Order: sequence, then structure tokens, then C-alpha cells
Amino acid sequence: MTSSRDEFALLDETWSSVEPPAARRMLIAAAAAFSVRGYHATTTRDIAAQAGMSPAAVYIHYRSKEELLFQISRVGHATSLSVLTAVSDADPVVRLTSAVRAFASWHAEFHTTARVVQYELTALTPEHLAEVVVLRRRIEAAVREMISAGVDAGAFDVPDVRGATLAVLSLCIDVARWYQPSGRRTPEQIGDLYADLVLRMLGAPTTP
Amino acid sequence: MTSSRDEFALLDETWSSVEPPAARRMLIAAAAAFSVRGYHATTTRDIAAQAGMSPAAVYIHYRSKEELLFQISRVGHATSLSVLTAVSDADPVVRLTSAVRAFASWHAEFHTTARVVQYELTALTPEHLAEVVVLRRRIEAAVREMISAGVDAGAFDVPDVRGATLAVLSLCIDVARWYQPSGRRTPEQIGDLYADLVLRMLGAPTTP
DNA sequence: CTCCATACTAAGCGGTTGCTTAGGCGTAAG
DNA sequence: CTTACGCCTAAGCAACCGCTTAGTATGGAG
Repeated sequence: MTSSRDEFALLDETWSSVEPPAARRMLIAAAAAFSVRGYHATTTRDIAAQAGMSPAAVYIHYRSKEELLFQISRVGHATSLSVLTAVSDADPVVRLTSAVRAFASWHAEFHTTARVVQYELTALTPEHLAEVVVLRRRIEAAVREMISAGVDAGAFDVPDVRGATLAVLSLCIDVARWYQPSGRRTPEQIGDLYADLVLRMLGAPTTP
Repeated sequence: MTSSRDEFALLDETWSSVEPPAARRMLIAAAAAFSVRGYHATTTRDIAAQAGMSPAAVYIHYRSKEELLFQISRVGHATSLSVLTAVSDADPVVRLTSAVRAFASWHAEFHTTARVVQYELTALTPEHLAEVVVLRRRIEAAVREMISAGVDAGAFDVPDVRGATLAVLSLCIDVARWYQPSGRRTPEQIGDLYADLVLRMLGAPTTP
């Protein structure tokens, strides 16, 4: 299965810094399983089997199944935040365009991680959720500031900045739900499409 | 808890045609639980307790826990399709505007049902999923046709109709994920906001 | 070689799961 | 009064869950 191998190669890219290798294999197996079946439908035996180890091996590297989820969610949120804020162009229009392109295409390319990040929040303990919510607020603030900067520069025509922020974020995040690697669009094409749609939504002068 | 009573009143509105009353109470309890905790994290004992009955009572009215989910998903999809296609205005711009307003605000007001509809598809059996996918395709086709009609009438400026359809649907559906009754926007305000944003996205001349 | 820490497995424990069985209770027809 | 039927519960079964325990293999330090 080629697509399955690609899948795991991409997950490996995201989690390459996790050591030791057995702990990384567990995380990758858990992310793949949580993404497809959901946290509650995934058993620790599933994860261990996918990682090629016994069920008890999970608990050598992680305190609980929930801690596995938390690590995926924490690193996933941090990664998506850094993807969003990596652009530092002076022009607010260019900055937002690049940010949306990168953020949307990340949710496609890394949809396995992104699905866990976006749709398994309710399975986290209150303490872990609180930690992740801090990152989510920073993601929202980053988008809002980029839109605000464009409005202040006279580049955008937005009557409701909070509402526009909500919509832009919502649009990008939902990519993780519907994206399929077998679909007709590549992550890059999705990024380009969404960057254009967002500029229109924000009333930026059309660049022909 | 006032908000909890409102919650159940709204669910009652959606499921009022289900008979007998005990079966309806089960459906409502299941929808509320699936929406908050997810299908797999909800036990048949949870559902029965919320409906004020014994665990075995579930199986008087439904063959399995999955059939409970299927009924919620099937009726929920059918309802959202009829909300989307209820508008029959001749003008394609008015038609799409009204449809988006209604579809987006439905995902807010009935977010409990909408969450089950949008996020628990993977828990359905293959047969039940296939039945629901037919409805999903009709929902997508309805939006695509409305956008196409606007393009044909020269009212929209859309380079990629399929892409625009994807984005419009995605935007509305994701309302179910982030909406909170305690939030700062009412379902109607969300509908108005989204109708405006979608018109901008589709390059419709701004109506001041 | 001994010692010990690390990484792992086989086996299993207590608790929970979806669902079944056997039977009770009320109502209405015969 | 008897019978039959629809709706419900008490009790429980087999399977499965997250996680623990006891023990094994490995490899490097002294």
C-alpha cells in the first residue's frame, strides 16, 4: 500500500524529534489510529500492535493512553501555530495570504495529525485541555492581528474583524475534515485556492 | 439549568415525529450524549439513564446502539438538506444568500444534531454510511447548482465552481464545531454574517 | 565476571461494555 | 375471569477495556 507508506513517512516527518525510536513509533501509530477511528474507538492494543510491540510496551514510554493523545495534540498545535506565524513579510496582504496558504495546506498535508488536533480535544483531561487552549488562543490572535493590520493599512474592507477571523480560521481548519489524499486537489492547490477566497472575503482589491 | 432545558426543547422540535414517546426520549438522549462525548465514549447505560429508563429499554425500540446513531444521522441529514433547498426564489443571488443563511444558522441552532451528523459518520456501518452519503451528495449538488446558476446569470465571478462549492459548504458545516450557545453571536447573526462573506467570496457586486 | 539499569513480554486483574434472557405489570379484547 | 400483547426491568453473560505485575533479555560500567 503506497498511500499507507506515504502516510507514515509524513507522520515521521512531524514526529522525528521524539526519542527513543520505540516511543516515536508509538506516537505515530497512535496518531494514525486516533485520526481514522477516533480516540475512544482506538485501544491501546491497536496502538501497540501497529507499533509492532506488546500492549504493555505503551506504558514504558507513556503514563496513559490520554498522555499519548496529549503529546500529539500539544506538538500538533505548536506546529500549526509556527506554520501560521512563520511568515514575516512587512506587507499585511502578503503576510495574510502566505499564512492562509501555509495554514490551509498544512491541514491537508498533515490531515492525520490535524484531525487529532481539531477533533479530539474533548478527550483530553481538563489540565491538558487548558494547556492546549492557550495555543489555540494564540492561533486565533495571530489571524486576528493579521486581518487588523490589513484593515489599518486600508488594504482590507472588513466590517467585522472578529467575524472575519472566525471564518478564515474555520475555513482552514475544516480542511482537515474533508481532505482526502486521493482527492482531486493537492495540499498546495488547496492553499492557493483558499488564499484567493480569503482575500475576496476580506474585500481586498482583486489582483488580476 | 435553563440552557439545558432549551437544549432539549430544540432537540424535541427536531424529533417530534418519532413515536412512541419513549423511543423519542431515547433518540434525544442519544443525540445529546453523542454530540458532547462522541459515539464511542457514550454507553447505552448513559443513554438509558438520561431517558429515565433501564439499560435494556434501549433494545425495545432499537436493534443496536449504532441504529440509534443511524436514525439521528439520517433524519439530521434529511433535515439539513431540506433547510438548504427550501428557498425557491428565481434570482440566483437571493436564492444562494437565503440558502447559506439558513444552512449556516441551522448548524448553529441545531449544533447538537449537526455535530452528530458531521462528526460521527465513521461510526456508521458501511450500509448505513452509504445511505447517508447519498444525502450528502445531494447537499453538495444543491450548493453547486446554486453557484453555477449565479455564474451563468453573470451575478458571480467564480474561477473554480467546484472549489467555491467546497469552501461554502465547509464554512457552513464547521459552524457546528465552534458554535457555543453562550457565545457572542446568535444563530441568526451567524447566518447573516456568513451570507455576506460568501457573497464576497463569490465575487458578487457589493450591495451597500 | 558481577551488578544494575533499561526495554521489553506474558499473563492477568478489576471494571466496563453492548446486548440478552427471563419475567413482571398494566390494559384490553374474548 | 382468562388470555394475549406491548412495554418495561432485574440480572447477568461473554467479550473487551486500560493498566499492572512479575519476570526475561540485553548491554554497558566497574
